[in-house]
Amino acid sequence: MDVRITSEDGEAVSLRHGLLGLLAEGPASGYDLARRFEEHLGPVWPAQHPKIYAELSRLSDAGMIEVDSHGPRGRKAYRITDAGLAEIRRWLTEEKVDHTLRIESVLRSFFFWLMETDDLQAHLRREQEFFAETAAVARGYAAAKDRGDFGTSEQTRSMRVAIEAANRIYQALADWAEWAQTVPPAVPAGDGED
Amino acid sequence: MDVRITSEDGEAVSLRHGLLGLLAEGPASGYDLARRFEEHLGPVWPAQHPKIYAELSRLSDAGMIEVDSHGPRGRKAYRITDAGLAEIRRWLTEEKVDHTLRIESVLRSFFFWLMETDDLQAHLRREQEFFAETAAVARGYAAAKDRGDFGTSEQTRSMRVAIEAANRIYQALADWAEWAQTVPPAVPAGDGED
DNA sequence: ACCTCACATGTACTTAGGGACATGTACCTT
DNA sequence: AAGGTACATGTCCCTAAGTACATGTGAGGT
Repeated sequence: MDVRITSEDGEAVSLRHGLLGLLAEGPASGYDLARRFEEHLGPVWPAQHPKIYAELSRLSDAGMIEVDSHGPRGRKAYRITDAGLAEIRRWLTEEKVDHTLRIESVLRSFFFWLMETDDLQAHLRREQEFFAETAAVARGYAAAKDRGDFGTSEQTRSMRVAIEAANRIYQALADWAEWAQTVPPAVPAGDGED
Repeated sequence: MDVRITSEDGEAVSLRHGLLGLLAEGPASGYDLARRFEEHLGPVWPAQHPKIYAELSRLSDAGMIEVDSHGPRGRKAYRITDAGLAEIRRWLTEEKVDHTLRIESVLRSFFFWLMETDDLQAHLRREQEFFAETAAVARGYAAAKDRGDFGTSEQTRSMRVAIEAANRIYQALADWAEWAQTVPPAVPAGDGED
């Protein structure tokens, strides 16, 4: 009897493990999890509520989680089981990391040569602004954590590490967008800088 | 008659535009495009050949591309049409950027508190090594470009910008993984650093 | 009493993504 | 002449993701 819930062979499927990980902190409903995904994991791992409810059913069927309590408006809180805890730990330590990135901003940059100079500069300014703002939000979270606003539990220490990643990535992208604005658009003659 | 090929409303679907962008540089076959995705766009936008061939059919049906030539082993090279060029330009300037990231390494970091200290340190060392190596590869490409190995066309200038993004992102992730190793695992008593 | 909003869960449908499978050809080496 | 490798294109099928739609409840304000 194989209780592993990775599709067929040993591949990733991280939403599933994201849910397990969040439930490892304590019981929560689909609604709670959808909000936590949106608020905290959203920037690095998007998930919509239909997918979350569907995954919760699957995890429940697989015995990884079970209903912990029924609340007010049909609310169903799930609790992680020992099997679920073992699975998230197995995933974290044994399953190899999928390093695939998927960054539309960078994909677009391959095709900047197709854009008018003015449009491109405007685009890069908007990008820089967006990334800088997002980095600032991350720094705000980091500062709040360092002030102790979220307590000092192990979970929030991990959260601090994740926030640091968001901060560094968005800052890197903001700096990149700024730098890109200084790259001259094209060399008119054989004579340019460099 | 609506020639726009975004699914229903005005949303992203970037593989399609990635193909259009590559074809804007000149005719290429599905096989060529699959390799270029793998080699160049792979790190920021993965695509497998079945998806590419399927998209080429759709783009062809939509009049965005057309068969340019037939080659040796059933090879079919496609050429971008004026409509296709207009579409990629429209996408670049009018369509708003999807800033969704999807970084499993960072998702995992939310759950580091579930890992044994030794496993976590080993994991972070591997992550640091991977990101540092990938950043080094990007730097190598950047240096080759700056030496003029790829010529000085507008396309390669855009490529240089994209490479710079890869370099900065991977370096940020490498630095992050290194930094994370210095974060003390847990506070045993109420007395720690911070 | 009514209204509105946040809470709460789900179904249905469509597209995107990715692995496995299938097929065949030109070229190059031995 | 045979065999291997890179070239080249595709189908099939299942899973993941994402949008729209549908439904209902409890709490708080007016």
